[in-house]
Amino acid sequence: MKLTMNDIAKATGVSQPTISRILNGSPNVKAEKKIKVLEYIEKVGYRPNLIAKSLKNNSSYLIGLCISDLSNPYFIEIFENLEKVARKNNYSLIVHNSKKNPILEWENIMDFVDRQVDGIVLVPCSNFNLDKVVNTKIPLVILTQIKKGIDSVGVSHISGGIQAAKHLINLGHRNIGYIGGDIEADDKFIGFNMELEKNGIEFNMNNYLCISDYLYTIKERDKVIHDFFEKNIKGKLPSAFFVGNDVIAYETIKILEDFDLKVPEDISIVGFDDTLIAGVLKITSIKQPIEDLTNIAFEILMKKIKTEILVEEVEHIELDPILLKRKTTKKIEIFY
Amino acid sequence: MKLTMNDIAKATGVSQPTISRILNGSPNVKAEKKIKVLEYIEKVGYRPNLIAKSLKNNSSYLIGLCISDLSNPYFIEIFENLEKVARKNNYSLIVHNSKKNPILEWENIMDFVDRQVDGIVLVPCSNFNLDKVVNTKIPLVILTQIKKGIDSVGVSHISGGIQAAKHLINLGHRNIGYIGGDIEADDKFIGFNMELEKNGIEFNMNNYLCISDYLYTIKERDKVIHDFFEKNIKGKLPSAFFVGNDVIAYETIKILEDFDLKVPEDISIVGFDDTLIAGVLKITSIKQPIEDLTNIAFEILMKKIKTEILVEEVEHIELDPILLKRKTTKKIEIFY
DNA sequence: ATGAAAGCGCTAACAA
DNA sequence: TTGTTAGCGCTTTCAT
Repeated sequence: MKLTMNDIAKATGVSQPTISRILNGSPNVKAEKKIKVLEYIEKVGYRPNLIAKSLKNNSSYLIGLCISDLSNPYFIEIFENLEKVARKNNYSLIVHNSKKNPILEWENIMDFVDRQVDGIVLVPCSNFNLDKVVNTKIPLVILTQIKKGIDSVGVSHISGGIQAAKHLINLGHRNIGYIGGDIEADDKFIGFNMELEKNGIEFNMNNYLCISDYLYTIKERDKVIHDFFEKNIKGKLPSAFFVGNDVIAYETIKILEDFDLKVPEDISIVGFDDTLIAGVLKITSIKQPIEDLTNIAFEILMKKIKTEILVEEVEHIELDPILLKRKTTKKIEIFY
Repeated sequence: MKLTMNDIAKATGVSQPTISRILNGSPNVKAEKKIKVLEYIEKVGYRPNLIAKSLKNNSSYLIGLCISDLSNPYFIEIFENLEKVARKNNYSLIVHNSKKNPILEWENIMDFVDRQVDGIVLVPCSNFNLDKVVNTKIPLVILTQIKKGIDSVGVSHISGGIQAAKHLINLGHRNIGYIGGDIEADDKFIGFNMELEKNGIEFNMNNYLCISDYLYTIKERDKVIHDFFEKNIKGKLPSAFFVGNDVIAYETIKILEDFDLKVPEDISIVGFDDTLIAGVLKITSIKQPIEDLTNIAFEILMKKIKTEILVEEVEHIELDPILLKRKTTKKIEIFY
């Protein structure tokens, strides 16, 4: 059977609490005993039961991580970094996948509650469950999106949009399209359009393609993008596009090839997220500083876990993304 | 503070074990009491403490998943499927990343031990820790690789190699190169070469590029691939390549472009793994049946967890992969 | 410096 | 059908 502190105590002729003291580095243990016990523990390979420890200490050393979309490599990188910093701090991650499904998401959060996780990280969170999660009173951080009244760490999409526009304008582009989320709500577009206006350029709504998150499969997206260009190919196609994320940016590039349009020779493309795919495919993209993002999120979480008294002050950290110039954008001559 | 069974007991005037009975669906509870208690629990939102339950039951309802390479989308899909089937069975996953580093891997496994996980899934496992993991006596399954003496679920790389060769030979290719792991140890190559020989084709070692797993960064790999083609471009380049995984397949395609070689017009490429990237990039690839793989792995794990007596019989499940014809392979005319 | 005793929140054996 | 009691493996008083 599995060894317990009691077994070690009996075998070494010491009381069980003393074993606990030794393992937890209490200063009040005779060195001689300590050495003897530690040697024995080493020899038999005893390992303390973290479940029992958790119960007693009222702390599971577990962080619940709920990811809304595993096919987004950007979220995987977040997971990777979070796991790293968590481990460094003796925490482990219970990871769930919500598939952007609020019901599933809530089940995941309930699992976190049941398992007494010390903190929760949501990447990101649907608005349906926001209030309910806060109500669990478990230290919580939302990652990649800023949510009112909740500690959140994200990236300024407005700044990203501005940088994309600036870059393309600097390269001489004046007629620039946008492929991404709902224009009204999408900060990427808002920043992008702000910069356009600042330069006296009016955005042409014909050059906007709305790719909603609900268009899930690659096939569906391909069709929508294809139809968009088919419709617009006869008119005056923009010389550049700002695309809401790298995957769709790639799909766009591929579909443009079907129309014998080359990137960047004929059309420039700026992506968003700078996931691995952008690196591999050499797509000019807006990079989210993932490591900073996760480190800060973890820091906030730790602060909340460690502080007995609940701090009411909400942290909203918004980092600036960085434009990475690669091979899908190109200077153009302006023909007046 | 957090509610406990005791609180519920006091509030409803029932003994605490009866609350436990009700929650665990014991038949011996008066319906009236049951309803009253359940209503109260619903009202106050009480949730049983899984940590306490775990301690008492000697079962954490936790599976430890250790992934060796998170940048491999194929492994992410495994995680996704495993999480799904685990949740369906009331298990959650503690996920760690070993980065193919045996020391890190062992730390991860120790964390699983400390946390009393009910089972461990390794995707896959370095040979360094294999014996030690088995020694923990925790139910264990290795995924994506068959290991001697240990329950493992994987795919027949030999069959994959055969299928790749068959497909290319059927398309008329006779001079076929191989880019992948060490030829001596790589079943993909062995199957591939078997099929070649069966068709009277001798593999030309000049057309072999060894991309070891240790060549980690994209940049390093790019250089090696580039040099390979630079060296071989003058000679008689094969009309097709079988490439050990999709990511490297893509990189190869990209680098061939640098030499003005088009896929599949000039050179056909068959990848391996059929990860998302192959789908997006329309690479002909050997698909691993991920869902079957994970389901079977979980089943084996459950069987081992449920069976009190340790079954000595080792399961080695090897599924056949499936060739998916896409856009990177093409029939060629044979010039005699 | 160390042991005895209590208790974290549950489940299970036993009695009633 | 239900309550009493004990105990899972730890940590933490409280004595000594």
